[in-house]
Amino acid sequence: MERQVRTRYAPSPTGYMHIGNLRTALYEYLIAKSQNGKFILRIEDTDQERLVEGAVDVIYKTLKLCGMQHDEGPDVGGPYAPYVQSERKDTYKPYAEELVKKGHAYYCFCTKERLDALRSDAESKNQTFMYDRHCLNLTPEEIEEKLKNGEPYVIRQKMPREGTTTFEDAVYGSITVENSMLEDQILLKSDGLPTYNFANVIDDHLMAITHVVRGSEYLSSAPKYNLLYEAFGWEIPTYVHLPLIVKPDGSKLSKRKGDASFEDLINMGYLVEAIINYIALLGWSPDTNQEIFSLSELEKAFNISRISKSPSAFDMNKLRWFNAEYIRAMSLDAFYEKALPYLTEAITNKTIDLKKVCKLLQARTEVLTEIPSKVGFLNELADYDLNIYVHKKMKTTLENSLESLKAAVTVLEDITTWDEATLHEKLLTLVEKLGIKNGQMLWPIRTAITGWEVTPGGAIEIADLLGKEETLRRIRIGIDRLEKAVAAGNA
RNA sequence: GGCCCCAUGGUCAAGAGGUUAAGACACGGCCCUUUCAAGGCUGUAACAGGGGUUCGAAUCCCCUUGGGGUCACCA
Repeated sequence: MERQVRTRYAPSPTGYMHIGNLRTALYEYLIAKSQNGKFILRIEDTDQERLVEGAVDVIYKTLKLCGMQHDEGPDVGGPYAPYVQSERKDTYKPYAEELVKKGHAYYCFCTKERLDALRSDAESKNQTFMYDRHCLNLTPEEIEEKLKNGEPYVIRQKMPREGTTTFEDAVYGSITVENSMLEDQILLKSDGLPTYNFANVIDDHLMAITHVVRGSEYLSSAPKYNLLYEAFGWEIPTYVHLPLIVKPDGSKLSKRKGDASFEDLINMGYLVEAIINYIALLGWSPDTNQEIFSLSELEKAFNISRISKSPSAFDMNKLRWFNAEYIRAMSLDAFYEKALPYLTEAITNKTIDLKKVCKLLQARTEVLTEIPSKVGFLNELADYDLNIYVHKKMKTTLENSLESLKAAVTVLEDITTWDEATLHEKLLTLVEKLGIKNGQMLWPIRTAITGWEVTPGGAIEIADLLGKEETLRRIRIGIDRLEKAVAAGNA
C-alpha cells in the first residue's frame, strides 16, 4: 500500500503573509488534497529573536479565510503533536547527538567573535567564507573538558569533503553539487534550539511528511538535507521546489520594499477567491484552457508535473481581471453584501436604493475599493461644466439639450408610477414624437441629473434611483443654467 | 565572486522532434449602445544568440548572453 500523502506548511511566524508564502501553502494544500492526503500546519519558531506577537493568528486566519483547512496543527492537534517547534525543543538535541556519535556531526565551541573575524578576513581577501573546521580537530578529552566546564557550543554537520551529492526534485529534476561546496552547517544552536536546517528534517521525518514543498530559494541547501536523511538512514521525501514569484521588474517580492501581502490585497478590495485563483496559476497550469478555478476544482485538477520551473511575475493587472470576473459571476445579493460597506460609507443620501445601485455597479466594478469614487453624484448635484451637454456622437448641443430637458420635464411631471419601465416608455415615446435620436434626449437628462461626464447607469436608471422630486429638481437646475448660457451666447 | 537554477509576445503561459507556435491579461479596431462598463467579433505581438545532433529542432546536447537564487548560531 502506498504511503498516504502528507504535506506540511511550515511558516515562521513573522506576522506577514506574503504572496509567495501563500502560494506555497496553496500548493502544499493542493498536492495533499489532490491525492487524498493530509495537509499539516507546523509553526517554525526556532528563532527566538524574531518572534512576533500575534503572528500565529495571522496564519490561522489566512488559512481559514482561504478555505485551506489543515488536518493537523497547533490549534487542531493531531497524532504528531506538538506542532510548534519551540514546544518540541527537547526532541532535537538527542538526534544531533546521535549524529555526533555516528560521526556525521561534531561539537563546535568557536565563539561568534572568532567566526566574525574569520568571515571579515575572508571578505577582505574577496574569498567565500566557509567554516574552517577548527573544532573538528578537538580530541575527545578536550571536548569532554569543555562540555564539563559548561562552555557554550553548537553542533555542526560534518560534510563529506569529496565526491558529489545528488538529489531528485519533482519539478527541477536531478541536481548534483560538489560536496566541497557544502559548509559544515550548524544543526543545534548554542541556545539549544535547532536551526531551521535541522529542525525541518527531523520534524518532516517524525511527522511522516511525504512531500517537502518549499520555495526554490531552498534548492541550494537541499543537498545538505539529503545528507542528513542519509546519515540517519531515513527515507528521503519527495522534494517539490517551487519557482519564485517576482515583481514585474524581476526582483524578489519583499516585505521591506512594501510589496503587497495577502492582507494588503484584501484591504485593496480584492476577493479571496480571485487571489487564490490567480496565484494558483502563477507557476502551475492545467492541461486545459480553463482559467477560472474554485478551490475544489483546483483540488481535482492540480498536478505536480505541471508546475513550471521559471519564476513568474506578479501582475496586478491580471489579478484585477480575475477579481472582476469573480465580481461579475456573483449573484446580485452576494455582490450587494460585499459592496455594502463601501456603499454605506460613500452614499449619504438615504433615499437611494442601494440594491439598485449594486445592479448598476456590478459589471462596472473590478475592485471593491473603487466603488466610492463611482457614486458620489447620487449624494448631491455638484457644479458642472455645461460643455458636457455638447456631445458629438450624441448629436447634442446646448440648444437642443435645453429643448430636450424642457420637453422631458412636462412628461416627467405627469408620471405617477416612478419606475424604470414607465420612465423608459414615456421618455422614448417623447423621443419618437419629437423625431429626435434617443441620445439627444437621454444624454442631456443624464448630464443634468448627475453633472458627471461618466456614470454607472444611464438617464433612466439614475432618474429611477433619484426619485421624481430630485430628478425634476436637477433637471430644472440644468434648464436654468442652459437658458442663461444660451441667452448669453446669442447676445 | 563560487555553486545551483531558469530562458516562448509587455505579462501569465500551452508546447515534451514534423503545429498556420494555442489560450488568457494588457493594448488597438469594429459591433451593440442613452455615457461608462459588461458582452460579441477582430487585430498587433514570442521561441535570447551561436554552434552542433537529425531528413527535420521552440522541443535534445554544448557554448555565449541575460535573469534569478544561495553562500548566517534567519527561516
